[in-house]
Amino acid sequence: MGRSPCCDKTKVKRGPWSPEEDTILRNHIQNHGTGGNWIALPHKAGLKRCGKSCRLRWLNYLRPDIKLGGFTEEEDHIISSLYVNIGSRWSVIASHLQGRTDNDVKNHWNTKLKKKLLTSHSSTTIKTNNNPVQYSSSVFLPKQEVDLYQITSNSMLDYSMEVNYQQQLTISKSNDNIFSNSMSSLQANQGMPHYAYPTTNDYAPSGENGVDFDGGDLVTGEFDFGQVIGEVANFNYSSQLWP
DNA sequence: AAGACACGCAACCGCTCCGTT
DNA sequence: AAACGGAGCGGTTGCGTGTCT
Repeated sequence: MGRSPCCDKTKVKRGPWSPEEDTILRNHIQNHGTGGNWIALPHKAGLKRCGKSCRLRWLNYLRPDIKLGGFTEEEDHIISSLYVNIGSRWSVIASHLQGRTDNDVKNHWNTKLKKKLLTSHSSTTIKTNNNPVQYSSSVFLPKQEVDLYQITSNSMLDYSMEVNYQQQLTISKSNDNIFSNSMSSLQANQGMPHYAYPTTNDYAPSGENGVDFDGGDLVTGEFDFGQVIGEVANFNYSSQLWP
């Protein structure tokens, strides 16, 4: 049994806010504050809205310090840099941008920045056991994935030309088809030789190094290897954004 | 002109965190 | 220590609008 909902959804209004509702909420908060209780606020203010909805509306649109309008190049730069370093922690990223909200930043990333970066091209050096090879890519790498795959500060990914025994053990636990397909895709996309595989440095068993793999990784077979390697390849570019 | 499609954004959902009892 | 409940967060959805065919 799940937890009880925060309000009775049959008795509250949903959907877009009207100017009248905005005025009521704004006036109430400016006169009385939030009272530290969003759940009780709509009743006190005379709004037929869920407390969560009121909170969202105030924080994202009615707050007096909200910055409206498009994002500047500098803001894009900050968002990109932070995303690389901390991942999709939108509230943290938004806190670095005066007047921007997490929802704003998230939408901007999903609709504009991500595509912008997908269409930009860069390259990085991936170290193999033989000679360094240049691979190009265009995707981003959040910091947790940098940690996850233990990418070093010079953004080089260590490839082995063969899968070692430990890797085979780990891989055998995963969904073989998914892994195989991912590897084939990776090799094709990156122009890598068919015998190129990640070393154990590129992933870690569950719980190792403080990394918790509850899902979506190589071990469970849910891991999109081609994408992550693309991200790794672009990390060098991304890291340049961070002073 | 109109229908299809793409895009951007506001809002909701459901989960986790954390303070209180 | 455990249970509870509100706040906060990130992911996702749905709708309005613009653009293309």
